[in-house]
Amino acid sequence: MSSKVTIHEVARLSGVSIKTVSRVLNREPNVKNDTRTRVQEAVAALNYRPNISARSLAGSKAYLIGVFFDNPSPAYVTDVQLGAIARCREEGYHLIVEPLDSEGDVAAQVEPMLHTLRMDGVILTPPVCDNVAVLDVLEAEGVPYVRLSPDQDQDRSAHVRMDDVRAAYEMTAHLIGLGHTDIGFIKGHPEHGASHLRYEGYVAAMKEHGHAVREDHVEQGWFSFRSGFEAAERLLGRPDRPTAIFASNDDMALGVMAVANRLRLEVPQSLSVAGFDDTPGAKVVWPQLTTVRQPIQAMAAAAADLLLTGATRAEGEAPPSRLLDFELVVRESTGPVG
Amino acid sequence: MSSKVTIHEVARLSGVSIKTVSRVLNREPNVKNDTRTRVQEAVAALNYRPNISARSLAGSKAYLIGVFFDNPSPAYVTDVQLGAIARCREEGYHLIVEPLDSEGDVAAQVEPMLHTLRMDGVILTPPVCDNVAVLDVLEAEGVPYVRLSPDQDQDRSAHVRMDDVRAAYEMTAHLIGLGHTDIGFIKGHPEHGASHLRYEGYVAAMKEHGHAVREDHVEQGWFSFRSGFEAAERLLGRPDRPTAIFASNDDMALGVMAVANRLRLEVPQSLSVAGFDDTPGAKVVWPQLTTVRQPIQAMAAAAADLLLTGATRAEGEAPPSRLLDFELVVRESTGPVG
DNA sequence: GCTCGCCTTGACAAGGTTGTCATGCCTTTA
DNA sequence: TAAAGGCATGACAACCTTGTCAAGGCGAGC
Repeated sequence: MSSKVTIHEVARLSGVSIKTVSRVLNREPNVKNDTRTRVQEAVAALNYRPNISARSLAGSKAYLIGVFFDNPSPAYVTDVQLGAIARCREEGYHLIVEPLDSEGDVAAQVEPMLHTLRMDGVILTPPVCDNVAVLDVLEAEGVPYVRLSPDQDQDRSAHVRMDDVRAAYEMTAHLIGLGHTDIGFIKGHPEHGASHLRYEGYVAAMKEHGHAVREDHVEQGWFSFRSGFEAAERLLGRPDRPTAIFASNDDMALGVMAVANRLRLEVPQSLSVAGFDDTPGAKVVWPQLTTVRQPIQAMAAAAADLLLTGATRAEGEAPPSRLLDFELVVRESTGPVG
Repeated sequence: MSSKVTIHEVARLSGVSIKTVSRVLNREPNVKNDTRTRVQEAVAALNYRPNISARSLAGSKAYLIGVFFDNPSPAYVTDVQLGAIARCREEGYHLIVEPLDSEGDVAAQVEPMLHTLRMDGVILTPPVCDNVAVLDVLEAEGVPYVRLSPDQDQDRSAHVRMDDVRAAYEMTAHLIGLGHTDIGFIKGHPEHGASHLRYEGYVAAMKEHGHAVREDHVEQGWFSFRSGFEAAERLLGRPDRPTAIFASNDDMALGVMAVANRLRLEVPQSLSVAGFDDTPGAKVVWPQLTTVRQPIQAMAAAAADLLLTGATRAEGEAPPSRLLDFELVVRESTGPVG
């Protein structure tokens, strides 16, 4: 029970009013330098920390940033949290996590949260970031929000994303550079915007390098291991099979590797395999997976930054956004055409 | 900006004092039934939600539960959050996540958190749950906490855990039931308590079924893919290699599978492989891994429950604890001895 | 030397809820 | 019938900070 030090005791010790202490705490102007120093010393001496409840009750800030997610991968969620926290800590903010049940009425889950706990801002991850009902509620409640990799209606709000098209383009170019011309592609879940963007990048690279996109070398997947497995069975079952397969995410690429393993196709000698996302699983296969790394922590930190600097509130013009660089991670699953 | 409905408006609409509204909200006794109903109707009509900052400032509860973690797997962290949230929501509590940097001075990171944001309780995951400095700070600040799968000094606090010994026993018995007698074992990180417990279960099952524990069939690992890989290379490199390998966690088991794959040993025809934890990776290999599933979400929910019901504060006697059931997940990586 | 205006500071209210204590009514007991 | 006690409710203070507004001090310009 060491706590219970209030602003009054700091004020008494430093010989000023509580208001001046408040000013120092909030880095407000109009405090003489030596007054400021005196207060800071008292704060340190008493190990004083402002009470966040009193602060948010009296002022406008709650010192809380929310992260809403529903169901993307654990690795993604944790990275988002780590990235957001890193930035929030600098300003004394805390992170509140709110998993949403996308089966139910998501908006109805969000509304009470915002009502009770007045958050200063919310970070939305896919797929919640494209749930219009949630966006409506946030706007109705006047809570600023930033979307991570939004798919729909990007101009609606501040957002942070990565250039999926260019990443897929470069991965395809990497395979072409290794001598592959017949490159199979496994699309992702058709309702995820990233699916289309990645496919677009693949097509652009193929065309630009003068290779045809063969329809029978493009399969529909659903971002799951199983869908990748089945797509690979179809792709590799035919006599004129591709020499490389680029799957729209790692889980599906791992499905491809499993099929290759069953068919006794050596990777990468007989088949190159590329994924997307750099999930933990990418390093837990043999050979390790060539893939694209999204800078998820950096993206989340950027989102927190937009929130903390109030960059979301600009009216009239296009909402602020950040575009971050990806990283091509070349491991052992891709090699020269054999 | 739809909010701003306060307790006063509810009081006015239902014709009682704000104190009575407060009583209804907090399920306090001594309110006539029809008064209670009238208030509840007003609450519903106005869509009123108590302001959490004001509540925690005035009262003793903050309606916040913290989850401290440093570095276990993302899948584990997310499951803990989901489990804890599920229970917290029932009581209107929110979850605050605080990743800790275990490289730095962890206690110094924890102290300010508790000071500013007065949490009602904290859930500690391994390995933070065994950091004595953190426990000291929590106790000094008077914040109740529950540890998940603590390793050291279990009597120090409330905790929730799973029976690792029995789980390892049953997995070993499962292999023995398939006809295996030469069962290799890969130990986990020697500083994790679970390592010893799992080994203990393995030894007990072997002895009880009349099989010798051959020292050259037991290897030291570190819970990592690589350490499992290397241990498997040693185990499978010798002429009298075991017919089954039980690794203390999934990552190491995946390392074993990779070696088997390289040596062209069919799993499970020529080698059975068992893991522990049921991480996502267990389903992303071919064949899928037989393993033990920890009921992580249920454990976290139990921890939250201990916190919310105040079961942690009992003085004098042993702190409350819960022991949850594991689940043996038999997939395709284990089979009859060939 | 005086006025004006900026810088610095403080007194006080406000923010929405819970805790304490007092009050009045109704029921039980002697 | 009177006293005692329990139940239902309300008035008001308290929680700790920030926002508003007023006031004092001091230097610059005339």
